[in-house]
Amino acid sequence: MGGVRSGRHHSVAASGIVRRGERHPAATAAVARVSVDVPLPYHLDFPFDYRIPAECDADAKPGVRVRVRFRGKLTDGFLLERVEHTEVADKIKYIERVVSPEVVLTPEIHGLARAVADRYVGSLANVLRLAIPPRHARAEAREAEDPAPPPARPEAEGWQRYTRGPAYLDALANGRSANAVWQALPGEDWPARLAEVAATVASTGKGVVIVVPDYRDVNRVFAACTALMPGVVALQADLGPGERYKRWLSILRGTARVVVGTKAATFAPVADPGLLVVWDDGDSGHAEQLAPYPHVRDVLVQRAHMAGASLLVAAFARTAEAQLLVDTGWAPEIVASREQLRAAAPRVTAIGETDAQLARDEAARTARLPAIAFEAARDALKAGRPVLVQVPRRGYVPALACANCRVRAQCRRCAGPLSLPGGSTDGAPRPAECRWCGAVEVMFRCTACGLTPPAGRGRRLQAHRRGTRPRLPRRSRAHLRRRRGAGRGARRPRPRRLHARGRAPRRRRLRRGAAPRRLGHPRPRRPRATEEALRLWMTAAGMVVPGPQGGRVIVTAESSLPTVQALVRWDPVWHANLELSGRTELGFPPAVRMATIDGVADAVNAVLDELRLPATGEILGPVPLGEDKERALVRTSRAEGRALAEAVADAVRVRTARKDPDPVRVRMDPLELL
DNA sequence: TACCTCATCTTC
DNA sequence: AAGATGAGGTAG
Repeated sequence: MGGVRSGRHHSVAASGIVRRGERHPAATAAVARVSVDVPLPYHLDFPFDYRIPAECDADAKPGVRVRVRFRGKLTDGFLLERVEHTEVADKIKYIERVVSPEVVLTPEIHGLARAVADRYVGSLANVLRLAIPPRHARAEAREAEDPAPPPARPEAEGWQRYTRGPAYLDALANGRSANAVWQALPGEDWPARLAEVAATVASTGKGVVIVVPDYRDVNRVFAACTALMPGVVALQADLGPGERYKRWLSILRGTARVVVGTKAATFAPVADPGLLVVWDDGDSGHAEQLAPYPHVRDVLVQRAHMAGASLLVAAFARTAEAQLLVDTGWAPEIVASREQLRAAAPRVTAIGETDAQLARDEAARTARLPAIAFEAARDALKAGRPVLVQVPRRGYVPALACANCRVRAQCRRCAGPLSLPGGSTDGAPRPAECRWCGAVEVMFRCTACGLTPPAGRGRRLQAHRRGTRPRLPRRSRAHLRRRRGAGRGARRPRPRRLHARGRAPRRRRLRRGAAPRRLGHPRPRRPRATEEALRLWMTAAGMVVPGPQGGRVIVTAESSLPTVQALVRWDPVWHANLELSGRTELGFPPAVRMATIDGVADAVNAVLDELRLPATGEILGPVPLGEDKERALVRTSRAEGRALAEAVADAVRVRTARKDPDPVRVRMDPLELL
């Protein structure tokens, strides 16, 4: 037994500086609370106490990286705070060393990371990993440069086209907090506008963070910003570790005051942040792929709130989430007047399946670029104007449904949607494929009704209209079949209606009372499909020169679809309202706060049994997720969102502390619910 | 009695 | 999660 412990002395001898037995604690506040950087089970997400040796006293400031022995192994960690006393005096160990005196975790980012971890039911260590890049010693050794002087307040003529634009800039120039949701006019030079806003705030001596979806946007906004002021830094994911850390340090050390970057920049430690910007918040690039999957917009909302900074949510289109910020009074909107819009909007033509031109044009059905669009493109090229062609994804076909009960057909491996690779729902028998994982399904068996529908004449699988009820009244089903027959073989463009026929499912009233009742199975939906389509269209059409002499936009989609109307009329606000009321009706985020809990049936049910939900809490499901996994949805009102996160966290903690075997995965307000 | 396996417990 | 400890079985 004693022999195992002797391993300690070996490592001390190896470090060769001070014999551990001779260490003594710092004179004051000798207890460090440390967040260790190891993947820990959820119930261990709290700081561990370490003794600070006297020789580390000066360097051991809150926010520095430290090296500690945890579970017998050397690991990295962040020193969160120093205190006098510890509750675990019998087990406490000494900090091995302070990695460097650089304070990399500022109080602001620490608080933000804690809040994000709580909101998304994740561990602090996981969030810190997103917030603070890995250390690069050479970059750290370089001397800090002097901070750039604040620029002069820039001219911002471009903002006069928007009704509250000038007032907004005045507010920022006077250092007032001013949140806003801004819809850029089509053709807007939005990087220049964002640069003007950033320089206005920088002129007051405050810091700015601008988060954009990808590196191309980083480059554009960076160029626009550097044209107006010094002290701008770009942070992309594709920088090497050394360069990345160097730039990040220039922000930390106050050399740079304006940060332009992709989602990693959300946590950039700018000194005294005055303005936080997210461009095109509907772009899926803003959703973090790593646990606990925070979303840039939501993190910036939180950060603005905590830091007293202003938030700007900007895009051509508008998301339901941004609409909610407007509706709740959190952020006033900045939009152009109708006249300004008329002058700026490009000519948009919609050609649907039922449009005469396309219906007659057999080739246009199969080609991905219909003839009329082709002609427009040829004319434009002849006139020396650029052409952008955006086409539906290659091989795009509707998802499939069980021919018996019409529930969406799921991949048995990953629960993704099944579709036919060839592009038609009849014709040569080709096996269905999963659109997510690519698995081939030869013997479809329905997850809902359990039947393998008869092969041969009756198809087992048929085109699925998203949002249709599992069982429709006979008349509706007959109607659907006719419609399917008519549209057979046609390639459907991206915008799809949420409800094919009939009334939208009524929103269930959020329950009041104690024990949550389990409701029926939630049906798979993609509430963001139309929003995503409009966003892509508007972002593309936003590049088109307006006016009669300008460019043309051809959309090969049914002109009666609300999404298409929103594009033709260029009315993102109307569409966002529509989208938000749809989600409100369904009881989906952002109208409510929702958590998904995935795992094997027993595990999911164990967590659900442990859940102590607040008054508005509801449990939906669980539903099968393929591979003997299940998913439950849990929702509460937005007001009780924090309580929901706490309740889920408690339930998961109980489970991991008990060492129950099967893991569960929790996601808060996921982008795609199925 | 030396040496396995499996379950349970702790992590500052 | 993963290493440490302990109970209990078993080959020899």
